[in-house]
Amino acid sequence: MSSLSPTLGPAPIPGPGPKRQLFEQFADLARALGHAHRLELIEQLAQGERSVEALAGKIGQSVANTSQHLQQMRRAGLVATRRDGKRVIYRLADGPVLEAVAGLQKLAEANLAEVREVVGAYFAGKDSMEPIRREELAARLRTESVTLLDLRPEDEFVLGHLPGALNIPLDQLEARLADLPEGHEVIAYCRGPYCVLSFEAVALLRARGLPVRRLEDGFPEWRAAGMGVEVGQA
Amino acid sequence: MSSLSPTLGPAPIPGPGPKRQLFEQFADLARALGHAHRLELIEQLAQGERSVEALAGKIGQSVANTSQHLQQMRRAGLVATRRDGKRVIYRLADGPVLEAVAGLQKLAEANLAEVREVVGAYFAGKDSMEPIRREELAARLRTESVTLLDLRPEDEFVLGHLPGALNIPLDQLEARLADLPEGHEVIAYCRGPYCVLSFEAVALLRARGLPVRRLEDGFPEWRAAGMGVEVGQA
DNA sequence: TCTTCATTCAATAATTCATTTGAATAATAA
DNA sequence: TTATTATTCAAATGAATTATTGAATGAAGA
Repeated sequence: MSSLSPTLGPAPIPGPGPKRQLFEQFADLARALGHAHRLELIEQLAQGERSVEALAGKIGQSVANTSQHLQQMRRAGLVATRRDGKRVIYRLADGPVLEAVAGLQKLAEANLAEVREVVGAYFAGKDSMEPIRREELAARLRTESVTLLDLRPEDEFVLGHLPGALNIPLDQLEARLADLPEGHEVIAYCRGPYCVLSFEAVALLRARGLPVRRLEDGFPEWRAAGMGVEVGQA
Repeated sequence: MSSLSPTLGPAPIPGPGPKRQLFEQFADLARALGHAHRLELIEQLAQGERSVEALAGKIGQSVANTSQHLQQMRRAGLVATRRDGKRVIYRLADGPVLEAVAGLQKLAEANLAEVREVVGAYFAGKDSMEPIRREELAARLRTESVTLLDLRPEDEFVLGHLPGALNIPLDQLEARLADLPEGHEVIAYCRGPYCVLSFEAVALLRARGLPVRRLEDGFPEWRAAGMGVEVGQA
């Protein structure tokens, strides 16, 4: 027991104290992020707003279960809703939700061997797989011609995508290889830095000998950076 | 139900899939942050390494309970241990633990009215209470003379503090007002951006008419920024 | 060796969480 | 109005989490 006085001194605090209160709030938020389904819902909502049923389909859960998780996140202030006819449309809240999730993900990648393994399993040759950064991509889009490849399902692509991107959902990639213009480097992206679609696409295309790199993060980060978005056009 | 094919198409995924695996890992991390006691332990460990008993005293919990929470965080990779004689000394893990917590806190402040209220309750006059930033403080320390006031308990101060800081634990502040040199602005800091010690100190000193501002964050952030630390000297 | 001390483990009771089921609500269309 | 559809609510289940107690380690000193 080191020094008693500062700890047990004249400040044993009456109620919970503002300090405990703050920590409780922070902890509540962390718990709201503490379920795989909810993180997956956040990833989905980062692509664009969605109805409960659409989200349930996306994460492969029942509508009731999805609704409960969404409500839990709404209580925590992570998402917001509006009504559209008989649907309730959920969207990400205004605050830095994705930044907080990104903080978690960075920490996980730094500290958890398991995460590095899963991510590492998608790397072929460290050097050539170095992802391209947003700014670098933006610069190259102005001067060179590169093929921007969006691997997300069509319905997510329609909600918004990088300007000029070609949409080939991952599960159609092998069949539609011919759609990729030749002679350009391909830049693959999807939902975010840990979205596996682009990892798998890079692996597939590199196995075919095509020059391809991954964008370091995905569509939501691009949009959040205010770098221009194209909507619609299936 | 919007478009079926991309969702239910040829990729229903066999096992949990690497995606679900990653989300589970991220969620585990979030849950590890999802308890007020654990966040408080992280705040403590951000000041410096500590034994289980010392930490238990700091957060006002039993040793057994504290040990369990610490082990949970160790499993999640948030903290690490070393043995020192018959003690086990816990410390923060190397990764960006504090950044992840800061992400949570920013989100809470942006999205949760309750947090803004608690924080706001410590503000007197918005303008004059604007906290001072690390870089600005560093610059002023080089040219002007300001009084750096560290409000943490002595034992935390001893583990490390800003160079030249004066340590007056909050509960002694009223009695030791005379120790503050006159004529200089006072910059108050403590454990981090949401540590209430400096908020309360600012309120108290301003009530006495003293020129005082809060450092925007605390000692751990200063140290993490590599801005120079002084150790020892009670 | 035996004792002491710091920490961890094991067992527990109380609480909270995740999921399913079926009913209730709210908006729309017939 | 009635029927339909999307979402939410309520109740119930099993699983996981938290805190408490007392016993079990494991290192240090007598």
